[in-house]
Amino acid sequence: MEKNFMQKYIDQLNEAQRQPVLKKDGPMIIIAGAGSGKTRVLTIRIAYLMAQGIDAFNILSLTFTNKAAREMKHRISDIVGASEAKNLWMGTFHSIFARILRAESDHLGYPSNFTIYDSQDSARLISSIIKEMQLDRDVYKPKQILGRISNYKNSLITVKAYFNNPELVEADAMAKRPRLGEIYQQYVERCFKAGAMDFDDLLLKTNELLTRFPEVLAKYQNRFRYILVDEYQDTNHSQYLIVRALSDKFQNICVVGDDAQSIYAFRGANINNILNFQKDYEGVIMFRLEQNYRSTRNIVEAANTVMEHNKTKLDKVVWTANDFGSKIKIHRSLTDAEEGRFVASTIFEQKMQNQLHNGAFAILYRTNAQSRAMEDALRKRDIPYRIYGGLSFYQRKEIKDVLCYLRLVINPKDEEALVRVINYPARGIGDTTVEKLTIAANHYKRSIWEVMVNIDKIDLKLNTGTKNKINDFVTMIQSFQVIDQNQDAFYITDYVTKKTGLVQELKKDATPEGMAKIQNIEELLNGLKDFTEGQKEIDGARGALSEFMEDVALATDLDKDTSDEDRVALMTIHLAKGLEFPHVFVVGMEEDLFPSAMSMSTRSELEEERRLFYVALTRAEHHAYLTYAQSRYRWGKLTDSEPSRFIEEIDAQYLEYLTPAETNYRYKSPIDGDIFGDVDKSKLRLAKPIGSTPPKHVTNNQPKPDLNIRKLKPMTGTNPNSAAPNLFDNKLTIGNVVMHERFGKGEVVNLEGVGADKKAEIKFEVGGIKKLLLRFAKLDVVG
DNA sequence: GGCTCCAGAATTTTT
DNA sequence: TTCTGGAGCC
Repeated sequence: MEKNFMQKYIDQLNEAQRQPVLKKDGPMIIIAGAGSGKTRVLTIRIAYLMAQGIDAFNILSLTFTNKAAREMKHRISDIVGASEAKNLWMGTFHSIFARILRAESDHLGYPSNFTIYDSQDSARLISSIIKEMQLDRDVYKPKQILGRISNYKNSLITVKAYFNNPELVEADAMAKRPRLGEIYQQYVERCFKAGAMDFDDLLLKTNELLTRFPEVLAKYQNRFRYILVDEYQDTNHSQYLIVRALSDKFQNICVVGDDAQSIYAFRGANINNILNFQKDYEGVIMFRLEQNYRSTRNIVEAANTVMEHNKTKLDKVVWTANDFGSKIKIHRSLTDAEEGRFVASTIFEQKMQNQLHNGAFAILYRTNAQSRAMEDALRKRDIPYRIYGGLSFYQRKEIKDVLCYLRLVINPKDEEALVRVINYPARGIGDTTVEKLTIAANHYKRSIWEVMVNIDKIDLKLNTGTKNKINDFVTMIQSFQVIDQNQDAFYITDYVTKKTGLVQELKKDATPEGMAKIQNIEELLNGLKDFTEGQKEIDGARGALSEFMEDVALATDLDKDTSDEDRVALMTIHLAKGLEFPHVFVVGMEEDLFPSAMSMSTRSELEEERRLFYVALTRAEHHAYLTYAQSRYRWGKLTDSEPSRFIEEIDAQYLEYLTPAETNYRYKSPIDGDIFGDVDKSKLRLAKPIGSTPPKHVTNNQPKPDLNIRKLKPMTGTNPNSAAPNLFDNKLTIGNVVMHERFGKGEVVNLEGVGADKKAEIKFEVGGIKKLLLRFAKLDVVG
């Protein structure tokens, strides 16, 4: 391969993109704005490294999703050829280091075939530990506990470190969870005993491996002479340390990221990793990619105005030479169902008018629960769609059941897999027996499997029938293991689904859902067939089950190849990061939903929500729609909602209001109230046609809400802002009788302040005089 | 031990 | 609205 060969690719780059490609050695950071062609820079940079004689084997490239890795590898293959590209180490942190951990597992006392617990497994294990410790599930909520443990692990706080840190212990005690440390300890022990690592362990144990064994560190430092990290803004502390350690010797580290797209702080991503990169290495060169090739000028500039509301950010001006394009369209509807209908019919019309395909559209939302209304509407219009994320294919019950049998074949100590399938399909080993086995296992500090194998030698007060059933189960799994020695992944899986009775069990269920489950299992088998055949073409692989099981836990729906399908994409904004679509709908643009009520108690949380909105907006190439509903079903109940503050944070010149002016009610009308049986509230709340002008939060003649005040908004009470503007307008006067949700009836005795700071002193019948900020207080005038 | 029914919770985001 | 876990009955 000649260097000149690369020239045509390098010529395709603009000056800003070319510089980081041509810089071969040393630490460097590329700040890449949305749509600025960073993937292109990364791929060409890697290809160019190889063209300069760097062995693919010495290049490590870490991406955020497996899909991104695969696509990049593809593109590099196209440049340098598949045989050159195949030795590249390219993948997510989790998958790359899982691979390394398998190779080095003996250092840490793990089997090389360790299981990777997904979050479902982890949560179930935590849950059973809490139960065994007889703790109150309302205080020790499994998911919350898991979240804390995850945070500890990502900060490299091991159980030992936890107990050595009085502050942490005390903090949990203060939070009324004094036994959190014990749960943590139990959890870690049980995982280890089961030969299992959870997601966070993959990073934590890698750190342990690299710190405790200098020779291992040296080995990988020498191997990975060139390291590239994509989406660096989303790395957590644990990942940061791995990258630091590995790049320490050669310092050929290239990180790419965009602080404006940092959206994973909630799971430990540390934005400071990117902000402080220049302090971490000597002689860092910084490159900026600021020209956006993706979106229209209108979208790029609108997104910029959103980001101006954030304090924490790097200086960067994203610009584009593209056409202005059309304005961002805002649509308001009465309910979430109507919102769905609007989206579906707009897609329908656009397709007709402009000969577009389904794949040109994406519907993005804040929470997975929002997909339902969209699905219903799309189905009614016969528009094919595909939902990404949510419950992934591999997490569906019927698939997970099959996988758990397979996990047992690979690693029978895997406790979560064992308890899941030991009695499914029912074979007479019930809860009582499992409980006895668990107690014995904990007592002997062994796995349940080991207890079962030795069931005839231990007296567990089990009757002979039960013992036989246990022996049958053990024999069955062992027979699978024998077959696995000689057969490929497809064969053994097919065999397992039949022998265990799983398929027969599902066939009992003739409902459409039951049929769908069988189809899913068939889909799994088809996938395995492809996998097995693909593997057999690789040197040294025989398509064995263990090869397949290596990283199924890390596979997500995004990884599935769906290039042959033409469907509208539905996904959360988080999942959409890195993707682009010609037409994007961001739905549910409502306060408490987006920004989420869970994420606006601090400035930094709110700023992360805002970055998330920035990500959403910048996915769009040509058209962006922002829609919101005035009421929506949440938890099965109809809830009122307010337009998201993010809409008004976009400079109004970039927006176009679609909703007809004469029905432009900012608040729910009494008629709606009747429909929804919500008469009381709606009668008290003033229905107010805005008239032919756009809603006032757009015209900018109102004082801009002060975020510092607004972020203090109490979490309780609905629509804290809704009554306030009305009260300003209607000049709430002294002597008015008002209703407050919590304090009840009261009389206004004094007023002070203006605009957003306007306060009312109210004498309540119960509770006395209180001074309330009108923008917060949910007050209804009753007299 | 296994099955059915009912009450109560759940919804923030993911490798 | 949908899912889960527990209670109670067979």
